[in-house]
Amino acid sequence: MVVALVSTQTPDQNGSTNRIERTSLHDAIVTRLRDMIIEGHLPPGTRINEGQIGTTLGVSRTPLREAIKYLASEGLVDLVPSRGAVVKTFGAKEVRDMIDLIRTLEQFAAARACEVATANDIGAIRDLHDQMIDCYRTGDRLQYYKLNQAIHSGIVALADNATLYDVHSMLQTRLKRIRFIGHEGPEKWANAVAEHEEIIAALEARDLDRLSAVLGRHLTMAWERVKDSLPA
Amino acid sequence: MVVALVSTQTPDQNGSTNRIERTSLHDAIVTRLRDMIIEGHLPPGTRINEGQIGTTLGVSRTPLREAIKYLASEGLVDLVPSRGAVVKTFGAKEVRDMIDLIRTLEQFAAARACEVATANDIGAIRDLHDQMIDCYRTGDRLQYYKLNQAIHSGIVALADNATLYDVHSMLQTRLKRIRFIGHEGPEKWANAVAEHEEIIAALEARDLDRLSAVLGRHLTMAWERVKDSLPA
DNA sequence: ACTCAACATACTGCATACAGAATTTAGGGC
DNA sequence: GCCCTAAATTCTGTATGCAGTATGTTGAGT
Repeated sequence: MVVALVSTQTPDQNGSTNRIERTSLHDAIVTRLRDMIIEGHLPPGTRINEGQIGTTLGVSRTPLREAIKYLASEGLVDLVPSRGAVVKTFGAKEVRDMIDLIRTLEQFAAARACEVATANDIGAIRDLHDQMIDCYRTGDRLQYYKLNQAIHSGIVALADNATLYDVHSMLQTRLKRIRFIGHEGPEKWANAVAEHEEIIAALEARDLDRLSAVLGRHLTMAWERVKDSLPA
Repeated sequence: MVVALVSTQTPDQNGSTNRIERTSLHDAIVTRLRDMIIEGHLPPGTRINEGQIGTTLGVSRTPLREAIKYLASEGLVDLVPSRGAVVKTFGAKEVRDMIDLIRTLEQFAAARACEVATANDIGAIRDLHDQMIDCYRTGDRLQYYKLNQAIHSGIVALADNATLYDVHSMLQTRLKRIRFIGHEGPEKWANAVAEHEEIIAALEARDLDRLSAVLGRHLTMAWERVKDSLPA
């Protein structure tokens, strides 16, 4: 089986390779805006000023507004009638709820993955894990973080359920902003790495019970790491 | 606890009751378009002609396009560069995957509901159920169908997890179109009613194992009912 | 009759323009 | 000095217009 690591929102996963790179402006704006929110350039509660953002991005308000509507459906901004869009604020309970949901999704994905994943698929995850360990050793936090997410996404992708993958990605995206805050200290980081080691081992053994348990623990720890740095 | 039956996308659930009904055009168009897709007026694979739809709805292309982007993020349409939006086609596997995911979500919701729901909350579900039974007796299929959905949404709402509720609603919406197709015969209908009876009983007893099992069976049956009327 | 090319048409993508609501600011009364 | 009111400004919501791309059609060539 070939794992589809791309979301259904980027549909030409196997399009002819010589296709002209036709980056639609829509996607570009959506990505930029999302990044601005995730990276905190647009803090929670901020009203999005279409004129200002539009000029900084160098586009007119029309495609910008379309992108905002897209992000509204994604749950990153709220649409307030006659007052535009405001960056959504996540309180402690909402973050906790999202993590609970992610746990459910990952455990479901793990169950399917243990059934349908090929040795190759699992090997690919192992590769990501090994790279991540390297980053841990060298202290490259950013790259570590990205590989970390890729591994979780990869496990979900193993379940071969596109909708599951999309929903999981959406939730992961919403939490990116939060996780940026949670600067864990070295001891917690070491714990996280140990958990990841166990995740990979359980996956390679296709030991669903162990995999499910450690995934659950891993997400509980993620909650512990961020919960104190949250507003309400 | 007060069950929030509204999605976060309609934020003023407890706003002052004398608030002017300010139906934003955006929401109106989104709802209309969604209904047109669900009810089959825009069959899967159809290209959405902005000019035509715009004139029929009596609005200009600008807010219409914004609504289309919103639905694209919801997963009801695909965005094809330079060719606009096409109504998404769901094959058999995708529908099956979605039902698998809904099962996972409902079982998770059930677990939380058994913990946190009040007797009142459960009583409200029971009321919906009784109404639904009436519709079954009188043969009112449409109302039966609506109450059926309301019960499932209600159980998810009991879990008191807004994100969970939103995701579940989104998936339920995507499948509405499919379920319209699946005209079950009287014997299957009777089975579905019996399952619902058991769901309510298990919920009132807060018997998670039984509730989880019957919810799972219920969704498997839902799949059996629709699977033969699907394209690929 | 079929194929391919050039043209005509239709539609999307984006920018601009205008109307109305919301917010800010200035001014007057207490 | 503070608060309330009213003008002014800013910003959103919607329509329209224009350019570029895709699609459909016609006609010539084989």
